[in-house]
Amino acid sequence: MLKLASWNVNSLKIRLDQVLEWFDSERVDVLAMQETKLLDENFPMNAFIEKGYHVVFSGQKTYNGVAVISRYPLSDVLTDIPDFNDPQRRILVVTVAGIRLINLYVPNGSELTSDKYQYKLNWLQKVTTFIQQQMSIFPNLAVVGDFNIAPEDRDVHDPAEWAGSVLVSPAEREAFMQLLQLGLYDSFRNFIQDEQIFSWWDYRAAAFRRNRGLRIDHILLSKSLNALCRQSVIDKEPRKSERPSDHAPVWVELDLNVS
DNA sequence: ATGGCAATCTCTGATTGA
Repeated sequence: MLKLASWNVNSLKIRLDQVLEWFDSERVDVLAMQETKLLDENFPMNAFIEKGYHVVFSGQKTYNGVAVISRYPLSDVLTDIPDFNDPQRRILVVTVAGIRLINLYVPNGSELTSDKYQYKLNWLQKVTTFIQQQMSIFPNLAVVGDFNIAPEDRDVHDPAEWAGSVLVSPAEREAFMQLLQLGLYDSFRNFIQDEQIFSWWDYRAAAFRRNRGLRIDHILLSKSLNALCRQSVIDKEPRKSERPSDHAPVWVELDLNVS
């Protein structure tokens, strides 16, 4: 079994000890992180290397930043969408354990009238083309990360309250559907899940305690990998800890033998 | 309708997130 996870850590500097503790105690094999918010020169690579883990990262100051840590070697790294000039560090692509892993921190979009929303839609279009190209090369492919899209109303605690906002707009949901139409599967929906399961809760207004959340962190799997998916889980426990990230980690278990 | 909380770099308040 291979346990593959994704977590928006909202500053790896603040969350380093929590990440290490969770990675170890949950016996995660591969963890894709978003919002590390660290320049590469400040990335705490020794904290992972001294434990024997493999690590790659693509960071920037204050905002964004993505990384992957793994018990297995990481190779064939990409840090940009080809033919798309973007200074923001939002994608990290690696090959690990025979899987092409695409780690995304999709832009938030701010609000529907914002330039950032247009940037988000354009970014999604560019990354979709890239993923399509990667899928033609790598049958075992996973697209994971903070998508900043709640795909359906059941992924939103109060759809009426959220109507007209980013994360739930028709254009964003259409972009998400286009990823599925490439032949990717939303692994969470492979299984019967409880209702009102989310991966993000606002820090404000006791949103976590009231379970006022959204499911915006996803693990999408190609058909051959999805056939090996035995579990897809959102782990709320780290969100309960002191000084938590506002996102919960998500993980899948894949019935793969890795040497 | 608004603000609420957290992280960052410091323009010690403004900006961003979702």
